[in-house]
Amino acid sequence: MPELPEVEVVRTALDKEISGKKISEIDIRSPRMIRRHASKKEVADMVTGSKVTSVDRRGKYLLLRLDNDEVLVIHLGMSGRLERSTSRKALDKHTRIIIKFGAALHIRFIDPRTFGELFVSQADELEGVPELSHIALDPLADAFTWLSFSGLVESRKVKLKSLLCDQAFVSGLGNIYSDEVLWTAGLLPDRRSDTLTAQEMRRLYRAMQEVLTDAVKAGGTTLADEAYRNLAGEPGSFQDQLKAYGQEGKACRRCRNPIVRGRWGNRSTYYCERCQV
DNA sequence: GTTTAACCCTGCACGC
DNA sequence: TGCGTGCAGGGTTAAA
Repeated sequence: MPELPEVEVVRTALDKEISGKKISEIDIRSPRMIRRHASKKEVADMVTGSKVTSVDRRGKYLLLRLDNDEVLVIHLGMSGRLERSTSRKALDKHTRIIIKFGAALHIRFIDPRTFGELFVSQADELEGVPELSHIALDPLADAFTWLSFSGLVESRKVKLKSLLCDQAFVSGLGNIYSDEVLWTAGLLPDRRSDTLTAQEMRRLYRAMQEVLTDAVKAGGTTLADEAYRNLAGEPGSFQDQLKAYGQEGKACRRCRNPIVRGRWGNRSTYYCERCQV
């Protein structure tokens, strides 16, 4: 399930690979992936023949900016990945969309569960797009300061797990990294945000930046049953550094108490009952 | 304002 | 072996 670190790793590689190149064709094999649009032709007309000027990221969304002032937006959903390829390589059966830059460079959007999405928006209308309009500051951005963070935390009265996964509060975290951030900060997932001391809030802020930065450096997380790969098809290695997520029954690396698995809505959440408070 | 559950979808593990 | 069931989860939405 790609979260901020995985999307950032893909963004960096994609920017290097396709910036300055012209889209020769877009092959939409699964119309479900462009559900915001009426037809494949509508998407093709907006992007074909345009040059990519840069690749940005907004939360978990990739933004391919084009020289015709359109932006091609991609969300990888739960099981989606982008793969650098060519016209000669055999297709994965879950290849949903192929963005072609001539025969020698294809970017394939592969997504078994089809929770991913691709749509096109005019650059000046991007802020008003429902998927993007509510997305909060990026925790790795310079503007994400301690002051802005603490003010936001104090204004809410929700469980920390919900807060960290709320894209309108802070963008890019999902189930894996919210568990890792909470373990690192020593705070329980169901601890209420309005009960944190200044010191705990500071720990949470630091943990968020530390975990996400380390995960980007490690190339993201590739779990055994998950599809995440970088643009070259290689897995990340942050799964070797996970302290909480998926570690049920294993000794906590801080206090040796077994990590437990709880429920958060209809999802799992992993934590240490002893050293997270 | 907050919480909970359902929905979208497919592959896989498991039990019978 | 083959079938049915449950689970996994990001984001959105509706209901409580």
